[in-house]
Amino acid sequence: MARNKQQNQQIREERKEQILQAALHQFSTKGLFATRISDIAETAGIAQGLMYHYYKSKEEIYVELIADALDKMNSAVFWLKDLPLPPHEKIRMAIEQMINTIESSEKFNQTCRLIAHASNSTAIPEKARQLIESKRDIPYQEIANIMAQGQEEGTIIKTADPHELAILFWTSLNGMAIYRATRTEPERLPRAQILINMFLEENDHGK
Amino acid sequence: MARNKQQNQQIREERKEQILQAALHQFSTKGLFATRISDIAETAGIAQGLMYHYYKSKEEIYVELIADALDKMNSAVFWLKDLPLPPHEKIRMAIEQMINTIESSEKFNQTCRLIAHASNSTAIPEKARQLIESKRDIPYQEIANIMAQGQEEGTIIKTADPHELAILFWTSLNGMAIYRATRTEPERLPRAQILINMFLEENDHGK
DNA sequence: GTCTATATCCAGATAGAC
DNA sequence: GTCTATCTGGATATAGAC
Repeated sequence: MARNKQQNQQIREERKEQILQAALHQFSTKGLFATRISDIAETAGIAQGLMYHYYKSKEEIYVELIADALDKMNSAVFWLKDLPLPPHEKIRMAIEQMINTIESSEKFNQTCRLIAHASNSTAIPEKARQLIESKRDIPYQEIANIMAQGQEEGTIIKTADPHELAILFWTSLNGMAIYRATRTEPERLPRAQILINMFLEENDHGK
Repeated sequence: MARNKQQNQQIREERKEQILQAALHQFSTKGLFATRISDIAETAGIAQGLMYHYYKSKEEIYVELIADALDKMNSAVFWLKDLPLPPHEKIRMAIEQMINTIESSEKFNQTCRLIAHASNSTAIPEKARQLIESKRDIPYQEIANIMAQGQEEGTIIKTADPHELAILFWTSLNGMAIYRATRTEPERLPRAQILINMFLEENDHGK
C-alpha cells in the first residue's frame, strides 16, 4: 500500500486545480467551443483520458470556472462596499484598483476574457447562463448604491441617476479590460484619474 | 431556356446576401465555432448543401463578414473626420450617434458582437486575424487626431494625451455596445452628455 | 491514479439526382 | 440552382491495461 486516502485526496485536489488553471487559460483565449478537451489536457500536462477521471465533461469544467469568476467579482464588490471610506473614495479606489489590476494581473485578465466570452454567447451551457444571469447585476447594484450615497453627500455628480452612473462605471472598465486583453503588446491604459473625474463633483477633482 | 445569365447573376447576389445576413445573426450570438453551417442554412431558409454552392467554407463567410464590419466602421470614422465641424463638436456628435445607434440598430449590434467575439478569440481564421490587426487601430488613430486638434483649440481637456483619450473614448463606447448587446431586456444606456463631459473643457459643458 | 487504444458521434464538406 | 444522400475527419467520451 503505497498511498493512503489522505494522500490520494491531496493528489486529487492538486490535479483539479491544475486542470482548472489550464482550462482557464484555454477557454479565455479561445472560448468554450474552440478549445478541445485535449488542449486542456496538454496544457495541464496530463493524458486526455485522465481528464474524465476528474471532470465528467468539458462543460462541467467550464461551469465551475464561470462560477468561480462570478464569485470572486462579487466578493470584491462586497469588500469595497464594507470599507470604512466615504462613497467617492470608494469609487476612486475601485477605479484605481481595477485599472491597476487589469494592467498587471494575467489571471485577472483571463477571468475577464472568460466572462466576456460567456456573456457574449448564447451557446454556453444552460447552467452557466443561469449563473451569469443571477449574478452579473450585483456589481451594478452595489456601485449604484455607492453612487447614490455619494450624491447625497454632494461628492458625486447629480446630472445622472445612480444606476446610469453604475452602468457607465462598469461598461468603461469592462471596455478597458477587453481592450487590454486583446492586445499582445499591451499599450498603457488611460490613467484612472480621467475616468474618476467623470463621476466626481468639480471641487473634488484635485483631492 | 428559362433563365438567362443576368437573372442567374441576380439570384446569386440575393442568395449570398441572404446567407451573409443569416450568418451574421448566428455568428454574432454564438460565435464562429458554436454555429454550425446547418444553422446558417436553416436561418437562410436553404438546404445545407447549397451553402457550398456560394461559399467554399464556413470560414470564408466569416472572413467576409469581418471584412465588411471593419470597413463600415472605418468608413464611418473617415466620414466623421471630414465633417466641417470643430473637433469638440465631432467628438460630441460621435458619442451621441454611437450611443443612439447602439440603442436602436439591431444590425449594428450584431456587428459589434461579431467583432467582440473575433477580437476576443485567438482561434479565428488567420485571414480574419490579419484583417482585424491591420484595421482595428484606425479608429483609435483618427479619434486621437481629433482629440489633438481639440486640445490645440482649447476645447478638449489637456490632462491626458490624445491617444489616451482615444482609448478611453473607444473602450467606453465598446463597453456600452457589449452591455447593450448582452441584455435581452435592454435597459437604457447612460446619456451621451455624461461621457461627452469627460473629454470637454469645463467651459464647453453646457454648450 | 495514469496511460493508450478505441468506440461513438456529429459537423463539415462532397456527389449526384432533379 | 437546389435538393437529398453520403463520405470523411476529428473531437468527445469510454474501456481496459498498468
